[in-house]
Amino acid sequence: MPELPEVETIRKGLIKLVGGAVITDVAVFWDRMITPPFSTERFKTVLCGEQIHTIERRGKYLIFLLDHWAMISHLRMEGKYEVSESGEPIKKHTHVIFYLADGRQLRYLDVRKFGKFTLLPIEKRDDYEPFKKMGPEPTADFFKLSKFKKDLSRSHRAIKAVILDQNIVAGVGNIYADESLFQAKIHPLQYADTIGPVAAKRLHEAIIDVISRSVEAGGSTIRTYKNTLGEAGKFQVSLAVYGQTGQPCPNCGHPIEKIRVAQRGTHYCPHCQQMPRVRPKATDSTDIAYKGAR
DNA sequence: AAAGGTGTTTATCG
DNA sequence: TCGATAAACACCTT
Repeated sequence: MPELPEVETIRKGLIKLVGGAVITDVAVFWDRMITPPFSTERFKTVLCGEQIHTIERRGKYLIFLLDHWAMISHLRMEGKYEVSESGEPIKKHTHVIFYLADGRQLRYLDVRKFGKFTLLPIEKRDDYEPFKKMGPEPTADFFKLSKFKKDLSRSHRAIKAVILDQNIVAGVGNIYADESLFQAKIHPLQYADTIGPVAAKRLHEAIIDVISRSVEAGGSTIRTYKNTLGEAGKFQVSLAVYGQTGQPCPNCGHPIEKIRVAQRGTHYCPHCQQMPRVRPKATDSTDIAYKGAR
C-alpha cells in the first residue's frame, strides 16, 4: 500500500506518538514476518528494554533507532501501525504488538501479511543489503539528473518499470510512477533507452515534484491507507491519472486509459503521453532504408 | 461465483 | 546480467 509519501507520513506520526517510548515486551502472531537470521524468539528477547529514540526512513522502509538495534520495518502492500491503550480489543490482522512501558501498545496490522521486520546492530544499520543497492531519495539533494540519464540509457525496459525499480530511485511506487509519467508527458511503455535528454529532465523534475507535493499533503488514501493517527491522506484528490480510468484528462479532456505495464495496472492519457515515432539515427544507409517506410 | 485485481519485494527461471 | 514471472496472503470487484 504505502509509497514514500505515505511511509513518511507514518514515520512522522510514529515519532510523535512513540518517540522516546520504552519497549517492555513484544508479541508476534505471524512468525514469517520476522526475517532471518532472527528467529521470532530472539527478536522478542532483544527488543525488550530498548527505547525508541527516533524513527528514520529510507525509500519505503521505516528504521526504528533503539539503544542497540535498528529495527527495519517494511509495510509492503497493506501494513499499518496503530497506537492503542492496553484495554482496546485487538483487531483482526494484528500480527505484532510492542508493549510500551507507559501501558500503551504499538500494534502492527497487515491484512495480507506481506510486511517484514528485521533487526540490525545499530552500528551496522547501513549494511542492510536493500539499502546498499537502493537508489537516491527522490529529492533534488540526492537524485541527480546526470546519473538518472545514464541509468535510462542503459535500460531496455519500459520506462515505468525503471522508475518503479528501487535501485534507480527510491520510494516511487505504482501511484507516483503513473503520476510522474503523466506530468512529464511520457508514455509508460516507452523504452527507457529511447528517452532523450529533454524528456529525461522533465521526468526527473516530475518525480521530485509529485513526491514532494504528496509528502506535503500527507500521502494519498486510495482504499485503506491511514496514517498512525488514523487520518487519511489528502493527495488522492490531486491524482491526475491513477485510478481515473475513463475520467477526462485534466490537460486535454481525453479519457484516461488503463493498461498493464510491468505486471502493474497503469493509468495514462493516450493523447498527452504518446510514444515518439521511431526516428533512425541519421548516420548511414539505414537512414535511407527508413525513408518512406514511415 | 470463480477469476482476476490490489499502494511491494524477492526468488527463480530463461 | 538482465528482464519477465511467480509467490508470499486476504479481501474486493467483475
